[in-house]
Amino acid sequence: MTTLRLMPPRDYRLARDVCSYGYFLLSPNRWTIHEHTLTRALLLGGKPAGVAISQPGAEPMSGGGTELLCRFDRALTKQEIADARIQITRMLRLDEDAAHIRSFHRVDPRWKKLGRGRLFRSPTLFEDVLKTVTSCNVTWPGTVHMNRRLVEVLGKQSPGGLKTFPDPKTIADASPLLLRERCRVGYRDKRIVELGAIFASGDAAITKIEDPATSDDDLHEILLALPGVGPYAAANIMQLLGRYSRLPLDTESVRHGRTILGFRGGSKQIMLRVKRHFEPFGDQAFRSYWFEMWHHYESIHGPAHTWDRDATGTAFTAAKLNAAIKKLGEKTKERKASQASKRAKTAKANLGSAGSSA
DNA sequence: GGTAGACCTGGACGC
DNA sequence: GCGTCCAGGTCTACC
Repeated sequence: MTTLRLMPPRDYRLARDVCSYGYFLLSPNRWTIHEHTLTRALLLGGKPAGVAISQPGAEPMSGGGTELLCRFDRALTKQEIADARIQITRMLRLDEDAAHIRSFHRVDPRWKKLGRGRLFRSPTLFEDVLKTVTSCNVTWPGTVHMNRRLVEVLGKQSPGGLKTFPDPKTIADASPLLLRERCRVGYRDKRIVELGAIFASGDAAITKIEDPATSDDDLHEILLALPGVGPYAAANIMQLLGRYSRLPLDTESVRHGRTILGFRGGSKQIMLRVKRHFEPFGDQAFRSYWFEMWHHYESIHGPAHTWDRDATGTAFTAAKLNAAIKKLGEKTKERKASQASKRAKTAKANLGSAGSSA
């Protein structure tokens, strides 16, 4: 058994920074709400290894950033340790240091006190792309179910019994029928197989996606050319790559625009208004937008680090969210709408002074 | 360039 | 328990 110790940025809080984006609730990820531990399997050099990541002594939302303990369910080679380090760093966004987060807080100071800034993602780009595609045109429980089935049917099992997210080649070699019938991905079957083939082939476009030198516009075009990726998915994959200038606008954006920002009109009009509302946040627009929504979810369901994966699957349906929002009442809505307008103006002013360091 | 309709699945709801 | 309706973003055909 190997134990890897990682020193995260000094403001890092595992519970807060893992439970910051919905993917922490998707298989193979499992957050244990009592132990504050993230458990999953990683594919290291083609071989599965289970890992449990914890941060002993850390408070969920405050206190000093302490060492991360990564306990594997088998012994790792030197090369596998190096690979694990890369994947965990990507997943937890350990590469976004305290100065990086501060540059976001200068643009949107609302999240400074909570320290919000990092968004959980997957250990690989491929998993992020597939998770995004399985979140399109489906309600949240459907996304939860598809990811669970993909892992159960096509994942590789670690010595400790944990299964990995399927790798590109496994997906490329799978039949669309198997994906449809056993993983319940529906009409996405062929697109998912095509994505597997593109990633497995080492296509030049994939290299450009992760290249920081690729401009946001070029990246957006490359992503739109991927099967199953439209404007929403492209913008979402961009934020997962640390490009926060675009908003993945969907029905949640419309709900947020209507209920929190107090916008009126048809869905298209509201999406446009939400986009314009966050434009003053510039290349931090997504984080401002996301943490505003996330904060709202937490006001309904409690702190994200207390959400149970299985219960959340059914709690996050449109009907239940709408009911909960209604319950929260008009009062909050009016107060926040007025605050939101003030904030956008402040952000516009702050962006001028912080933009160069962001 | 813009728009309508098909694509699937699972939750919600009525009976 | 069963049938029906609805939510959800992308893709393709058509104007």
